[in-house]
Amino acid sequence: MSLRFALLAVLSAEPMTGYDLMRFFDDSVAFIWHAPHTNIYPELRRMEAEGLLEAEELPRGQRGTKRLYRITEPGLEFLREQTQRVTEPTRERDPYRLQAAYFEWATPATVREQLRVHLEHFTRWRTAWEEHIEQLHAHRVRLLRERLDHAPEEEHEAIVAFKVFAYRGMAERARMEIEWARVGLELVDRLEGEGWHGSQPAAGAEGSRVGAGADPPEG
Amino acid sequence: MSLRFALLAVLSAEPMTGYDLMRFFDDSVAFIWHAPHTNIYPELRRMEAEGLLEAEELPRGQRGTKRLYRITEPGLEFLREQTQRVTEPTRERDPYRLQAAYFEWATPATVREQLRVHLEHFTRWRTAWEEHIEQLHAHRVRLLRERLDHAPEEEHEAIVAFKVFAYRGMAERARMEIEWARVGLELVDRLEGEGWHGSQPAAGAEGSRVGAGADPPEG
DNA sequence: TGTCCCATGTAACTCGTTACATGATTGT
DNA sequence: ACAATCATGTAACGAGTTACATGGGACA
Repeated sequence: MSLRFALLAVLSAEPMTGYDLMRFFDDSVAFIWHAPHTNIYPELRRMEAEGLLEAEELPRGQRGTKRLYRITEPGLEFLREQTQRVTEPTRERDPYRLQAAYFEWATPATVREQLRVHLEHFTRWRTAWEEHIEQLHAHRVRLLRERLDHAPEEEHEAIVAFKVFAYRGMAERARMEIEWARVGLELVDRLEGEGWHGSQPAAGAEGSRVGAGADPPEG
Repeated sequence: MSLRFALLAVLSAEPMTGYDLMRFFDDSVAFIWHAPHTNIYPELRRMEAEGLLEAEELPRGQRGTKRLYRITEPGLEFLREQTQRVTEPTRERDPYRLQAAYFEWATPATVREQLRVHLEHFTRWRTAWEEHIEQLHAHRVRLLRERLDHAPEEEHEAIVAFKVFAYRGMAERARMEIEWARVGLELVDRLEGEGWHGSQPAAGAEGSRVGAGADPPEG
């Protein structure tokens, strides 16, 4: 339901074509919810069939066409209903930590490289999220202005504040990931200094390190 | 691949039945990777078919049977290969922040309830993860001891350290989520004090608050 | 006899990823 | 002519959720 929610949320500010939405979700601007176009186009069709959207076929040049999607009253109803529903957090399923729990099977070089990639990824995104927060405060986000124009004055503060709150969460998450990766890099340095040599078979019996694994999602 | 990795990682310490694994991943002990039994049993069969596992059919009482799964050399190879592969972090897709970005459509009561649930969830799990870290340090985790027994002495420190590192990440993530929810609760208090009244229709034109949405995954 | 735990599955569905594909328009 | 960008899809697969289903063993 999240893609559906995200699409309707965008369209509630302004009608758009599938392509416009694709650039929102598929490109670098997918700040909170990424989705590829192959996901978006079919979902738009489904929502249209269910009456949450209506489409207007527009000409492009001589032969081309494009479809401009507009949210409907049932679509708005869906949005309100969805926002009003309290959902349980989902059970943990964390691929980064899962991999890290078994890092002793990798070489120090691989572990460093993985952590470096992690660090870079979240460093880049942290900047993006923090810049976006600035943009929100300054009302320099087009869709935000669009919304504010249609909302009563006394709601403006809440509208901006919740968006800032959400992006603040993204930025904090990034901060945590960056710190985690740094600790990991220090750990590798320390372990290597103390003689850990990664996946070099150094085991006793078979020579192929059967039991040299790690503890799993265990309690 | 993550479920496969997680299952093989557990089985690399000790042979287990599907039921044993289910309790690992389906129950409260699923600390890093949750999976229901309906996911686990078919995956075990597939891995067996692919030669990553071998199963031993054991009797249970008069008529019952159970299958004890044991990792094979190709299974170990898969684990090593997987750990040795550096993977790009995936693009963001954060349902909590997505919902929060549009909290102005909900009533203050709903927002509070959602944040309270969030807070409680991560408070509970944070405790679990931190307790698990203690258990790891004290070598009071059965599967960890199993592993250490089969690993050369000089790897023991790394094995424990990476597990602690992973669970520390889980705990830090929880800390961040708790803090985020607290900030959110304060925000609701403040906004309500200043006259935000949630989804009460207070709009100008149609009376059904068409444009009173929020900014999306935008750049 | 009943209840709880052990033990194992199938089926339908939703959600998301990757690969494959096509064609028009705009500007150089 | 060519490249970049606009614009839209299908198909196959992989991953995860929910519902449905079955039966044995241990113990009171």
